Amino acid sequence: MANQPYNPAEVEARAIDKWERQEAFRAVEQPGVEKFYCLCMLPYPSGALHMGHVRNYTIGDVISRYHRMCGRNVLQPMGWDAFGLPAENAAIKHDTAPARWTYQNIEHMRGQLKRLGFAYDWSREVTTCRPEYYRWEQLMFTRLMRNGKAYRKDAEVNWDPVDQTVLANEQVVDGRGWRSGAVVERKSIPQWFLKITDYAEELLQGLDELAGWPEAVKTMQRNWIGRSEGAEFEMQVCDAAGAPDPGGRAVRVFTTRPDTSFGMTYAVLAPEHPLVEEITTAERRAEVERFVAQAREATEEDRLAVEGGLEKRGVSTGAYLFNPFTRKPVPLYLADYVLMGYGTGAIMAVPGQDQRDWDFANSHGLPIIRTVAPPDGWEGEAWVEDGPAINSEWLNGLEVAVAKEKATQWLVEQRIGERKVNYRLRDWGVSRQRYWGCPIPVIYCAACGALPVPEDELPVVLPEDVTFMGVRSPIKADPEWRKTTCPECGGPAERETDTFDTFMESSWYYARYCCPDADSQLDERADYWLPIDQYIGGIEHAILHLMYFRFYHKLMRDAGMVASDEPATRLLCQGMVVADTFCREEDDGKLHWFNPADVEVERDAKGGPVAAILREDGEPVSFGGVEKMSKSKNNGIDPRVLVERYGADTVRLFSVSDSPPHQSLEWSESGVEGASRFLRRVWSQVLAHVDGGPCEALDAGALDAGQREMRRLVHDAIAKVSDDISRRYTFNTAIAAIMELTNHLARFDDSHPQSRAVVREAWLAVVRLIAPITPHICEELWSRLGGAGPAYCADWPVADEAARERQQVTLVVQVNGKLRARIELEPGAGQEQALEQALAVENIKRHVDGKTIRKVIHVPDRLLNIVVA
RNA sequence: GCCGGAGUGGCGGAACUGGUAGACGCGCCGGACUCAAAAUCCGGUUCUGGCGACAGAGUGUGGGUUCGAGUCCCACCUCCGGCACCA
Repeated sequence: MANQPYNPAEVEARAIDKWERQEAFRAVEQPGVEKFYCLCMLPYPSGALHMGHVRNYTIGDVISRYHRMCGRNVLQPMGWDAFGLPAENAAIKHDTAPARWTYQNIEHMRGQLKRLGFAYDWSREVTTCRPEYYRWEQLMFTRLMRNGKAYRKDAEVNWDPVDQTVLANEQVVDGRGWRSGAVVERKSIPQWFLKITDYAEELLQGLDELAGWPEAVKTMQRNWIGRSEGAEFEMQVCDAAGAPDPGGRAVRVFTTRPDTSFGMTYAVLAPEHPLVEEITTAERRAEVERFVAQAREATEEDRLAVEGGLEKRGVSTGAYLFNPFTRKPVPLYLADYVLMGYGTGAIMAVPGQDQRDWDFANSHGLPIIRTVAPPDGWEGEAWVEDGPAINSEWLNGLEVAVAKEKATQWLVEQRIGERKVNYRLRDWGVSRQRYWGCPIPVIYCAACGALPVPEDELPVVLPEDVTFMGVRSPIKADPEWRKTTCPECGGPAERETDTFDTFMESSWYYARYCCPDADSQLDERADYWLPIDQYIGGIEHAILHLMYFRFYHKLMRDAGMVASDEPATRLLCQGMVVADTFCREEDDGKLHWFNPADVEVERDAKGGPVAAILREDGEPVSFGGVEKMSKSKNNGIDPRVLVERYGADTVRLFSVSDSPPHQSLEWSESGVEGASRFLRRVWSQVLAHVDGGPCEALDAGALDAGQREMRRLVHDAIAKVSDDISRRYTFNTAIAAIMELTNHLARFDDSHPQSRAVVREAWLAVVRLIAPITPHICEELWSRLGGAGPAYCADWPVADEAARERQQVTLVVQVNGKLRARIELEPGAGQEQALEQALAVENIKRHVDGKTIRKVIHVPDRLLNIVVA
């Protein structure tokens, strides 16, 4: 039987069948039992799994299987982020309907996930394009409309004038529509927004509590929210002599540096500012209008292209503002470096303390007054750091922070302005002019305006059986679908034909898993499982998805649906899967990329790579660097092929063995073979042990030194692997420790009966230690070893501290910090004894003799450093 | 420009709390088995000198703190990621 070869396909089919029969991963709420909710970001059903999915879901599966074995009540669900643009593209390409294509992909990918043995509770599967899912999101939206958290305003979109359709950013290639090739226009249309800015402060503060989130993600979110403290105040419009505007108009500005107000030498409005029209003087009008038109047409890229010390574009309005600090007028300009969407869309300009203002002042011949003294010898331009105030009357001599405070207080006392906090974060635009998304539940009535669809008429169902040509959304093209009656006045009305941003669906799916069949958006089961104990997904979601789902959680909390403030306590962002790229330049000068699976790498005697050749023709190819797996670089590896060739366990093992989860994983065929070799070795070693027949009970007190040492290694490994999986999340080092242990076991002489008992204990431990990573083979080996019950719910092994006690420890002996010898001692030996023993060693004597011992540093059981001179 | 992360053998990576640098895997070298090859098994593998015992050097660069630094501090270089006219 020991010769029975390891056949992954057979072993894995058997294990999967067992789990299904036993409904092994079905999660049931058990009040009083510690729960663990482990969630991986749900996939978009693009057609097939890629290695990134495999890695992501393996990480999640390892964590949840570990916690299950520790006795926790684990929920690990899976679902489909099923709405989205790719379905529309595929529908055109394959002449099918987006729904059909999506459902087919889901079928296929579900099969792939099952084949990989992920421990999901499939009874909780959620598919976001189903009305039974999105109806709740529609209901929530209508409630947000009623309480003012959802509102409508104009916003710009990319408009394809040929196809007469709105394009997503990804559909704009080099400024042209991807299908028509027409130059894309910017067009302002009314769209729906959610007031995420109402939660800016809470979203920011909440980050401090998320100890289990990566710093990188929290930093990105902090920057994205972009909180800045300052003051907002009003300045009267006046003429060059300071005479007030007869219309009494004023401009509000926001500044983070009210302390520098005495250095204001001009002010600027954004080109879109509503006052531009009114205050521009007659002689400046023509030029101002030209500038405004130019700014409106310029793409964002064009506007940004001027950045970085280049001349700032702008024009004078001919009007002036009255600086309340100096009681003098300053000229008012228009410039496109001031954005309408931030602050008040108007700024006071202080060239002495702001580099952009400095640049603008320079190119427009405006005066520069420093109001913070730069250090002696400073030869730069704007000084933005701390220092004493100068040229600032009653602020002179004060440091920046103090001056800021005093200036702000003055504004408040004078009733000119107030303290103000601004955020960079903008409200979330949720309208998409696409077909394949959740219909926005709104009705437009000529008499009554925009109204939420009444709750008893929900859901607004998206028709799935459509002919999709991709030019216009089928629901936009169908007047019948649009036609409805006004819920207020009963008159004729039209439905909204825009759909939600797909981030809407992914903002609350995690909560729906808790109660997928609930007759409301959520029920009381949500609070049993939430918050998510471990969330896992790609870093590319650091800002948008991870911000939106935190926001939506707070919306649900405020609607009384959940009790927690945050959706996930711990977050892990796994690294990308990367691979070598190989290419050749074709005759037309373009690069042709070859799949690493088709390339052979030649090495020198040391193993360093010297050349790469294409297997097919034996001709060389050039190495193009290590890149994220992608179609464009043709360096993707299909997990399907790997699973067929090596089995799911090998693929799972490799995908977490070569680097820690948060780092990128470098694909290597030989690495996969190494993983496979390891599993075959474990297989044959365990079978060989089982073949030796039953063995006697372990008597820990009766072991000889060698047996005790073997047993110590086993229990050390248990402790290390447990810590690596639960605390450190370094599965690579856990696997290394298991491999090390099996290497020791292979060399261990098990001819003595008690030795066999030690070995049996070891294998029972090893099989459980790798079970979260390679569950199928472990299921089989566990049962052959006679383990109790199925492996997936076997007790996680616990290290026996008594077995870990050492009889002897190795003490490193240094002389002047240089390693000179190692000595064996009993644990806990004192410095005197250690020193005596060390000085008896020949090599130590050589380095110490003839010198005076100045100092001895002793770290018990670790190190002895003898300092001589 | 600002903010984050990282630089360690031929390669991926270990070294968690300042205490044996290079665990584990890959690759490579040697051996066993074989008619042979593959597979498998055993041994070796940072560099330099030496038969060896050993000795010297070594974690991006240059300084520093310390009995002792991959780890801490200062300055710099390179790479990756995010944000980028946010007043």
